[in-house]
Amino acid sequence: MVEKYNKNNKVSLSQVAGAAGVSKMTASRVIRGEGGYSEKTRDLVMQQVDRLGYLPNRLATVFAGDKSSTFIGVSIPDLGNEVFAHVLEGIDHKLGSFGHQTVLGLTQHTETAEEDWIRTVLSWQPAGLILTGRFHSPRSMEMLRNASLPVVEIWDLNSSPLDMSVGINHFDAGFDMGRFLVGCGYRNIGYVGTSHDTANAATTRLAGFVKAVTAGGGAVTKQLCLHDTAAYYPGYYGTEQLLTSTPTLDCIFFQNDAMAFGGMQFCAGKGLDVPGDIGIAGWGDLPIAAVLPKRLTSMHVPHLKLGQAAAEMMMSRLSGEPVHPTRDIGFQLIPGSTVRSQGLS
Amino acid sequence: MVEKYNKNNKVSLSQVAGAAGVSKMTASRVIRGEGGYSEKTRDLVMQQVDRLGYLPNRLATVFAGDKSSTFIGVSIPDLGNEVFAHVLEGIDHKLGSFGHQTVLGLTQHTETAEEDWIRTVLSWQPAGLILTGRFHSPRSMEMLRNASLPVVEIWDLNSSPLDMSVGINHFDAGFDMGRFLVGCGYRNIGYVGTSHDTANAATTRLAGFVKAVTAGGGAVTKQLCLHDTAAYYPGYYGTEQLLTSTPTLDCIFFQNDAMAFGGMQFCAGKGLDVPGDIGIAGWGDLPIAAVLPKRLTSMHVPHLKLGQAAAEMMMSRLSGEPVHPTRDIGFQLIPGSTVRSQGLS
DNA sequence: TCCCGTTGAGTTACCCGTAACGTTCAGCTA
DNA sequence: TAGCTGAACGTTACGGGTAACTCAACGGGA
Repeated sequence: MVEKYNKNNKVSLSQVAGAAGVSKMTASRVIRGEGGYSEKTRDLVMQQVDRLGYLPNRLATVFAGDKSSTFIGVSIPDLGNEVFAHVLEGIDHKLGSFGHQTVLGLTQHTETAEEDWIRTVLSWQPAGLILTGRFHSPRSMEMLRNASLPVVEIWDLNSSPLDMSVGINHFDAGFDMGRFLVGCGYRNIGYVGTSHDTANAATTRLAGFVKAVTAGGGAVTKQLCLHDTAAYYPGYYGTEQLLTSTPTLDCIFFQNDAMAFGGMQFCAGKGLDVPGDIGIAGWGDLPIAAVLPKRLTSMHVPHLKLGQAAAEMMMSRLSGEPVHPTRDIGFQLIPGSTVRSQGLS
Repeated sequence: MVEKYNKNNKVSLSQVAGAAGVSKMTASRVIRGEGGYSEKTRDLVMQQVDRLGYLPNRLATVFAGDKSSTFIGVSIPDLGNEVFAHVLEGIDHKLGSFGHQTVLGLTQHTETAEEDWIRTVLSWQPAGLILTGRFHSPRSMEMLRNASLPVVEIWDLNSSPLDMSVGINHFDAGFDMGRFLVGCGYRNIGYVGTSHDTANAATTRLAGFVKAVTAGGGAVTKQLCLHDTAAYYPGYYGTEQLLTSTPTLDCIFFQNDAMAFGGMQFCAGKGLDVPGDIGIAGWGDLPIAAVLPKRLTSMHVPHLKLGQAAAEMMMSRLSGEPVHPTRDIGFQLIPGSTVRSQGLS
């Protein structure tokens, strides 16, 4: 809490009322356009509003009316990952169009940072929270239950959410990719990811992936889990590590497209042909995947739509409409041309 | 404003006080750790805080103490542009470490969206605002003056800011790039950008660029201004448009690295050698620029540091420390290898 | 002319904390 | 043992706005 930069400089309702020669209540009614006043009175009040540059104090409104605010707390792991930037953009636009505001929290993929942020943001009486991921610390869970406000868990679809959830089933998405790569004839596959990404979604994905590969008679020979962000350069040096330790791999699955692109650059630098010498698959279908010389094999997830859906569920809940507590936003495999054609194995 | 999802479910200070058998004021003192109570009392109160899951209501605190909140409004043009995502990340981390919260506003590069957002966010009594860009609508300016709170304008260094400014001089940055490219022997240069990017910074950059090129005896023959986001694909098709209409260009300067990369992909697809047939220069030194097979010629701007500096200036101002109103965060030209070597012209 | 409904506008209480001030009482001094 | 002191705790008022109620004036119908 900080001393006001320039206190007493704010115009209050009673100042407006005083200047207009009416009571606070009348001024309030006029400003809210609630009716119950004459045109003459309205003009008097609005004239003073303009003259004094009155801006309503919404804190007081929330306070007075036992309402909740129009804040929606949104926790995002990090913005270095393009995926979450898009999700956040989708959320903020949709919330904005409903007159709500995003209070951001970057959690660095840690439950403790999320917990601290939840505690703080709850103390500001938000209308609801949108949280990335479905794993939260016990204390976070307790606070959320106590606060009993709408919560949307996004990204990783939670079939038994705290309140609501929207996202995709990462296990299934990983499984589909695994089955696809096995179908392309790959049997000796590597994985490069990070310990971030709200770790659990990527981990779940990997689990589904491994299951499908194994079931198809292949093996995920080597899994690399970097302590870094899921971006280009980690993809580059991760690939280097992977191929140095296990040069026999016939395919690499990356945590996302940015990393996959880094991996492709490493391969290109080493003179490895993709997909001739090694197959490459990414995840997320980021914009970059579409302008590469070869279409990157990836998994499309509608990020912007996911964010919008989360905001929509929140708004529906707040307006009292019935909301289905879970929504699967779906994914779509992009075969691309950075892996061998299916059936040519 | 929305009815509380589950009203009256919040534990208030007086409930805690009641349960602990002390007065509100005593409970308040204990919870703030302000002193003036016995250990016995403290234990009694804290026990009830834990039992009831009390969370202080900061709205009431702000209200009672005539303080401002710990909200900092942050307006960002869009998050599709990686640059601003990084800036935002820098801001939010730094603010968070000072116990402040980011209230996000995505303005879509329009002054009206910014104005609406300012009006709304001011009504929540923020402690300060961080705005991208130095151009604001007249009404925005008026509101900001009336509110008399700390404002940091970022990105485009404003030598006579509303209050404070941190960023770089885009004209100079553009000029340096222009001089560099002319020095490499390029005389017939094209530009691909968008009408976004808080339009004015990119425009200013371009102006400096054109000036340097012209001064060096070259010409910026064709300027393309797309109505799209400054991303890969617009860079790709923008280059296509540019080279179709003006195939004689010897170099292209892009609004940012993402667009430059799209342009390089187009050239690669057309069998144009970079820099043999055409030079390519980007802007921003985004992570991707470092993993390309050829180091992209670019201009490094410390985005994360810029965000952090903005947050730091805000915090200093709020704690009453003297703050220099402007801060040039600097830039650095990355020669790269997507242009001919200097002097070999 | 009287009564009553309608409209416009004022009054009061309250939301949840905190600042400022008031009260109580244990413990010490003279 | 009266008198004083200061720690511990209580009481009151307040901030900006709104809900709910009250009140006054006015106009129309019987």
